[in-house]
Amino acid sequence: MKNDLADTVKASKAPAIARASAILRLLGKSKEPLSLQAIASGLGLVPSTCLYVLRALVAEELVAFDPVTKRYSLDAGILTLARQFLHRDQFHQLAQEPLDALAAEYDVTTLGVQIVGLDHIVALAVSEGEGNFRLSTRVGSRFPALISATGRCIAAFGNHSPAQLERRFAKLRWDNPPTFDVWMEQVEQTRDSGFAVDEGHYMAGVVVIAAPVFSAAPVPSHALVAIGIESAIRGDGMVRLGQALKREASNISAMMG
Amino acid sequence: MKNDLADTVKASKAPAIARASAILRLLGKSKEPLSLQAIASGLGLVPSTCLYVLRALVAEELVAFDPVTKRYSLDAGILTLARQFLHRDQFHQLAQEPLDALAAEYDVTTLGVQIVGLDHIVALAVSEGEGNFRLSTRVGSRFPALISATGRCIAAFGNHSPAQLERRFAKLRWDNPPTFDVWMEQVEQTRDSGFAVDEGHYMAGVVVIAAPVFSAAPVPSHALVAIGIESAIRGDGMVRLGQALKREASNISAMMG
DNA sequence: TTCTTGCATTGCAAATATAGAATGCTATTC
DNA sequence: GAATAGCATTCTATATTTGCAATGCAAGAA
Repeated sequence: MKNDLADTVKASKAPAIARASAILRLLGKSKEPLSLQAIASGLGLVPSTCLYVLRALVAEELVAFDPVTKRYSLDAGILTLARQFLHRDQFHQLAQEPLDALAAEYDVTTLGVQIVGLDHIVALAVSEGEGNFRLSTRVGSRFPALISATGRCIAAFGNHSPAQLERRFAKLRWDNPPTFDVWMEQVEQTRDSGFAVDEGHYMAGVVVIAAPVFSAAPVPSHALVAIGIESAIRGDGMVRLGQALKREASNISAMMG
Repeated sequence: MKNDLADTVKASKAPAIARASAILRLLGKSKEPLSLQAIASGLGLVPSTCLYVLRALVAEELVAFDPVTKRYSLDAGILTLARQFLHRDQFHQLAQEPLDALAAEYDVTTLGVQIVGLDHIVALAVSEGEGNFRLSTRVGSRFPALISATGRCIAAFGNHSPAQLERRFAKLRWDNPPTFDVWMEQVEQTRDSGFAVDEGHYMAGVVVIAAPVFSAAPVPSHALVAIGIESAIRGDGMVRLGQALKREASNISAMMG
């Protein structure tokens, strides 16, 4: 972690930004506001440099500073930027309505995610059904890219080498991990059917279904996902839901070209 | 604008951050992705410097770069930070439930806002009633500090000099602007009653009510706000709603000490 | 009280990001 | 198909920021 940041800083011609970003992420992860020293030592930065970066971030209202405790935390400026991002994001616009409709019809939680390479996915849109047992997530949540149903979509359509996949696959944490071979078979199935299913592997008792969205590039940029407890998504409904996701996903793909 | 940024950059010991932040805001405001040149000239930056900053932001996933059009736009990294901020923010946690309850009971849109000095306020929590005519806002929206009912709260409890207030007041845009004297009288009333009302001044046909929240400091840090069309908030209901807001606001104040 | 300790903060020399010009690339026009 | 124009990108000298050490400050212990 320390070395990661040091490398990024060295490689860049604007290292203050890598430091600033690392600080923002650290503050985001931390339960409580942090002192200058905690931030500097946590990131392997020199306190004085860290102080200057923090002051700049405070001036920009991205970081809040409590002068009495001398602690730093994230501030509301971040929110305003995030809202502008969502407001402009085409996928978010296109996905929200179909996600709401599917969530209502099948009584599941649906989400639209953005795929960030092989690294992770980010939820851009969420819709929660009205059922008794809701599975809850928030816009902005991050997950590892290859986990669960979305992971099988990325593996199936992402044009990554098996070696790369296996390396990433090894790092995942599942409730009931499939072997790599079983998983690769499921990836193959996903390629055929056009949607992916995870039955209790990622989270025990939870079914996840996902269909890829393509925008211009030949590899998927986003995905539509449905999440429900096993009892809510039974055999036949699962296929119907998967096909509905696939249909909506290709609609969106067409509109994003 | 150009000079503002130039000054901030000069004054700071980490100028890249002021530039980065300006770029993020510019991208946020822009309807479409922007070219390097558009960004550089829009902010009065040298293209090469701007390029390095942008590359750093892209590496941090705060900015997306389309290699075919060579355009830059905000990316999802912002969202993840924003979610972490909301997740940690005490006011957001405390306010959401009462806001939902009030929105349902009075059939209005309610919001919890953070007060950023005399400059502006940011919506941290929003709850929309179920009525036919919803007034809609989003978390992260910004408004001028002194406008509408919240403005009267800030003026009443913020301990700002009348001169400061008048200077800021002069810059506001209302549908039906009150004179400064009338407004100051309403501010006085707000000090007495503990909540503020704006009847159609800010937006014609819309009533806004607000009550201040205090956390540790003697000046308000946040506020609870209700917004509804005039026909929905009649004379008596208006006072009841104001008092309900005031009650919830002081509850939250007590829990934020 | 005075001393100590653990920070935040500042001063200064050295490494480094910056500004501006030069170059290279792409797409558009003739 | 060639030429041009409008960019993005790279290069390089210099003004700046960075990193470290020294200082200042505040809180707690003796």
